[in-house]
Amino acid sequence: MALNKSAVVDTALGLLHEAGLPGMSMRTLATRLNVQPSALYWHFPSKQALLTAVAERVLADVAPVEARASAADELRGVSRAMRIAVAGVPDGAEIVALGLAAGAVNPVAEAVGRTCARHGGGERAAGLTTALTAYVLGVTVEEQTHHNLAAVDPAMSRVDYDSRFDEGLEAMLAGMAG
Amino acid sequence: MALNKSAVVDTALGLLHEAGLPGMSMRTLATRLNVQPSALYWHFPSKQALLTAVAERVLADVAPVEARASAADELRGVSRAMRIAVAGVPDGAEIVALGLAAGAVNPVAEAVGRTCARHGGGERAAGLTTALTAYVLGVTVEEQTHHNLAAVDPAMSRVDYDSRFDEGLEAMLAGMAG
DNA sequence: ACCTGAACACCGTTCAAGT
DNA sequence: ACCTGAACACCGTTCAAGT
Repeated sequence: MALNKSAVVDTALGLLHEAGLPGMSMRTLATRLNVQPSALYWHFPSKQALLTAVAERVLADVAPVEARASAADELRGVSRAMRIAVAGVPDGAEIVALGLAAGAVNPVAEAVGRTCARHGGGERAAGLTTALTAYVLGVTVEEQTHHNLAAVDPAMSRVDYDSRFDEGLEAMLAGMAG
Repeated sequence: MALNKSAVVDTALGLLHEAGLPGMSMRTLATRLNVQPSALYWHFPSKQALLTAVAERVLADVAPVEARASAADELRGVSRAMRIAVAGVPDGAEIVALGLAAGAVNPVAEAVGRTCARHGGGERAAGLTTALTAYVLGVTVEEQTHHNLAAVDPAMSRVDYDSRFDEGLEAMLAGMAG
């Protein structure tokens, strides 16, 4: 049966979970799909386009956030939902950063928009979206880079990025939702 | 005369300004230094170690922030100083993110520490440092990725990251310094 | 101590040609 | 429409050998 974009993205995600971005070359991907590397270029114009499609799949997994009593609670919810989706796939932060730069729709933007509509302050939605998105990706890029380095050099000090993430998030939310 | 680390880092920065990270291969670097690629491995164990040294040089250029009347003013100052240093070199955000993950000292941490000492709230220094650092790198990684994509595909929409950065920063600072 | 020369094991991408 | 085969132009890294 013929290949299609969605099957390629599926296999790419599988490869990412097994070996991260360095293990996901066009060649390993083609091998896994029982196809020549050049076949992939009929479905995607470049590896970067393929990665953007992967990013969109990851972003589609960001859980929607239910309405809550305070704006801060909702903003904390979106941020954590995005972090969970992005941190769940190896090198996911780098891939999603690429996808957003390429123009993928940011689910945080819509969620923040709804929160501002519910709790007022709609004129701050853009700034809040930028702040939360960049924060989540910034922390998670560093975490996954650190993870990759530690895999090669076991002497590296470990860092608890989950609590670091929460600590930084609370510092941000302290006044944001006012 | 013999090569040394600092000359290699100088040349690497020059190459970055000319062609970004994709243009800075160990081979182009060696050619520019009139040396064989393998010669670089006497001075640095890997390209990643070299990039960490580049990151440290970039971070050393973060301008120190003078004392100001409010904590918010000082935090805005450090954030902007870091952004200027990092955005000043092509792909600088990605390189600095790698450097920090590898354990480079973060100048934001010291500056935030001094701000907290002056204006009180020392127990929040860690969260503030995480938030501001991840934010600056998150926005700037996206900006530089976007810039690289737009260079290849001129049809891409342009984004004003300077004002986006300021907008997000104000959203963060709104309550942080309270 | 510092570097060369040559190789190893890879990459992304293109493109004529096949079916 | 969808894919193969073969090539092009690169990578980072290693290591014996030179000086």
